[in-house]
Amino acid sequence: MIRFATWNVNSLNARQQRVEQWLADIRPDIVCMQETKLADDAFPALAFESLGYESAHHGAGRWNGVAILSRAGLTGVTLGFGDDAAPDPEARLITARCGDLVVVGVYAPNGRALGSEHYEYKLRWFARLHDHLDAVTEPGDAVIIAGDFNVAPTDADVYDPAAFVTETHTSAPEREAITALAERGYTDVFRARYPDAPSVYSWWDYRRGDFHEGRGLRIDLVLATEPVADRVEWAVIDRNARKGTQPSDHAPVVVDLAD
DNA sequence: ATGGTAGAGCATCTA
Repeated sequence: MIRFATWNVNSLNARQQRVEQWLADIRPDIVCMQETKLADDAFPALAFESLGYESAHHGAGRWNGVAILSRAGLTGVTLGFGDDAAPDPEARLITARCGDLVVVGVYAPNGRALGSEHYEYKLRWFARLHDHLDAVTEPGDAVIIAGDFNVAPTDADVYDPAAFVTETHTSAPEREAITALAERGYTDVFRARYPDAPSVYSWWDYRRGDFHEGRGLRIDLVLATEPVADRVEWAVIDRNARKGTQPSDHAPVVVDLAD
């Protein structure tokens, strides 16, 4: 069995002790992390190595930053879109082979406001993600795209859809970026396993007591091609990791794959 | 009433 997980940690400096405790508790084999908020030379690769993980990190410090931890192999790392002619100005994408899996870790842009330049960047970023998949995968590959997509795929993934009509994360163009991945053969493995589960979220605003009031969004996704989706034995959003002192505003998504 | 909190880093920017 391979245990795969993704977690937006919202600063690894602030979260390292919690992350290490969580690794000890959950014992994932492969982890995609987002929002490390670290430069590459500040990434604690040795700390993760001492816990048995190889790692790769792509970050510029302060904001963004993505990483992959693996004790199932870690080769062929690509940082960003792998296009030197037009590098992404922000560190939001990392790709590697972990054993028989191609793992694509994503931290999609937030978008900030509908119609803003940041929103346009978000939509262009998803378009480039499709081009990236063409470049790094072949039909039939076992591929996982996982991370913080900053899009709630359907209204079932939103605590109050009406409240988001004027906000990002639920607009038709953003959702089309996810459905286009579905049309490419990528299954949302959590939703596939729990098609009717209501009020299951992965992110809650720190403000207003949103976590305790159940006001969240499901924006952290594990998308997988059929050879991976067919191996899913278990999937869960680890709400326990959102509790207690100094939590991230996101909960991890954990997926077990049969060998 | 356009609010609230957390993180980076030291004035605001980002989410």
